[in-house]
Amino acid sequence: MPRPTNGVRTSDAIREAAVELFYEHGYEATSLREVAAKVGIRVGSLYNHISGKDELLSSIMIGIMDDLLAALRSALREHEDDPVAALRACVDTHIRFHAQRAREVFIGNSELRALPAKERRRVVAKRDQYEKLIRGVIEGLAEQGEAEVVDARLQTYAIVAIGTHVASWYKPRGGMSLEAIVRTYTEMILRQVGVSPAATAATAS
Amino acid sequence: MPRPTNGVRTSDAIREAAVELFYEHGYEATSLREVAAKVGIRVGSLYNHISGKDELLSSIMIGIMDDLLAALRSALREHEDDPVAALRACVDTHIRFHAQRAREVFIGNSELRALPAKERRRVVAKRDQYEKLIRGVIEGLAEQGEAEVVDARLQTYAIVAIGTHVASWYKPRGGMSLEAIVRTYTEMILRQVGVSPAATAATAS
DNA sequence: CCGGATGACGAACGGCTGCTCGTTCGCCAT
DNA sequence: ATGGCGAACGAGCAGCCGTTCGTCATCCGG
Repeated sequence: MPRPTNGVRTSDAIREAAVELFYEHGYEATSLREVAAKVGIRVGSLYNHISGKDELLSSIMIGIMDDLLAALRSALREHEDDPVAALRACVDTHIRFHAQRAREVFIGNSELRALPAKERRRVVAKRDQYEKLIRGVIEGLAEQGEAEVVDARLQTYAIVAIGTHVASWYKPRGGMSLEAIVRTYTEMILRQVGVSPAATAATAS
Repeated sequence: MPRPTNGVRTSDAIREAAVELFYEHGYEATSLREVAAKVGIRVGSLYNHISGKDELLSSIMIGIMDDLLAALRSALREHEDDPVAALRACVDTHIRFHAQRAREVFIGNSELRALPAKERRRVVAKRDQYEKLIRGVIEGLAEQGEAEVVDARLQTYAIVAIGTHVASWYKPRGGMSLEAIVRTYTEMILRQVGVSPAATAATAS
């Protein structure tokens, strides 16, 4: 049945099927035949939409990193003059994104090895940019004397690590609401950088 | 050349080669021929020492979880009556272990998917036990009024996540000493649970 | 109403996979 | 001295892998 005229475009369906399967079994353990089966076509037909298995992974990983960067940039733009609010926005955006797009983020974090060197460098560069943004906020907070930061790099890593971890266990219908998770972790991070409770309460909206 | 009489037993060499390769390329992307080549034997000879690829992964993962549990239990045994010192010991042991045995720990965290269901359940059970130990310490701290814990489960997750993350970037010859990393993260975690600086200083040895 | 573009099909490819097995050979206890 | 045993060998198996390609049904602009 050529030209299915389904509601969804085949290339999107392929991408979604790949995300699902890469998340569940890993990139190396997923065959293109499985991807094709999930879409409802044969393996040869995939090549009308993708140029190879590598490129399928690359596009997923680069896409998720671009979205992640865009989300953080957009969130920070609203709090350029308030460092505490900016850090709040960082943690909020970071955890929310990692929970809501857990599967893609998980792939982005775990399949770096499988990427060809050239694409890997691109993804790593984006990740470094992302971390640099968070670190900038933390350093700004320290410079203005609003926080006692022990080590900005390790502090950034802690935030990143918590997001990655959330992506590995959060389920929308799980016992804990996303709002509660975000609220708790935000408070924990603010304590960690030594923001006074007064400042915390003052900037809470 | 049978009976090589090298200093190392062949089974240990196989295990070490497998850890190296699983860490670098992932379990699925590593062939037994690569493992054998690293050991310096042919693929068929592997089967004199292992019963299959599955079992090779299982033994690595179960081994690392047993060691991790043992390390934490041993550390906690020395601080049964001092909750703050116990939490310090948790963070210290956790991060130190994750840095020093980064490759095995990384495999333990990332290759759960590849494990047969039965073995996977065993490993997950051990991980749950481990998290329960940490969580117990945190809850004890809260009960004694020595800390203001927002959420013991998320607090435990944060500690776990930081260790996992350290395992992914720590290099012994890197810019930051293990001692500094452990010291910084310990302080950050103590702040996070709201332990007063006085209590922190008092129990520092 | 027709001709080109689109995209699914299915067979085929070379290569690699985990694994098996009969064979050989040196070490060690007897 | 010799027999058994541990262990390496290497050929080979069936099966799956990513990828290619010629074929053909359908759709759409003219």
